[in-house]
Amino acid sequence: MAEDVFKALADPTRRRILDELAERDGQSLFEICARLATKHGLGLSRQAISQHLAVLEAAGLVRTRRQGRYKFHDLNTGPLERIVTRWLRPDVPESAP
Amino acid sequence: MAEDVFKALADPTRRRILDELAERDGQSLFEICARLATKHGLGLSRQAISQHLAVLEAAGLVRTRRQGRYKFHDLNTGPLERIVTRWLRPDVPESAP
DNA sequence: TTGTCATGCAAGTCATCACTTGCCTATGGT
DNA sequence: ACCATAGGCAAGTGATGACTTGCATGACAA
Repeated sequence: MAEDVFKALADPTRRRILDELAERDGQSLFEICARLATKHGLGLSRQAISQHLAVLEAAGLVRTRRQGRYKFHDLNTGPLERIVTRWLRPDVPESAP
Repeated sequence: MAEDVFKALADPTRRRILDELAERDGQSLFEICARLATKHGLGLSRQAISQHLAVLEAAGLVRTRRQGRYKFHDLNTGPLERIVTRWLRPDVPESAP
């Protein structure tokens, strides 16, 4: 649902997480925590990131795959491509001859 | 700022307003109120819509022009085109040969 | 099995946001 | 001048959301 996508993108921390996954796919929860802390100076608890990831997954922006006791997260840009074209002109330039 | 754009898009009512302006540019506050009420069944107060329009204008998604005692609102899709490309591949397909 | 590491669930707190109500300003018609 | 119309400002309320703390679960190693 588009509603979930927009709400997921509303939070700056979640956008940072998407940035991180765009740079390196398949990170675990702790990896994301560490990189957000070191690179962006975000001092958030593990659960905070976990909840953000749950929101992103519910919106379809992040796909997860479990492997043993690890859970890897991958970015999924599918929903992103559809949401904004709603207000851009109905005739998309890509499909034009 | 991208922050303002995402926050502006987070609310369903504001997205409806953008829909309305995308369909017909240059509407006044009361026109938007009326059309939201009749077409979408939204029973919101005038101030509610006014505050939403202020948020949209602060985000650069809506441009306003005063004319007498009327204030007309126009959709501005500029910020929309930039925000999502952040996570789509750095190489934009439009510029590819 | 026992300990440890990676993650999940639940409740509680604090801030932000959407919406309302009431009053005020200003423009235009008569 | 008068009154109605279009819009703005401000404070207050209720709900949603971000974050924390504490405990529980499941997997791997010794």
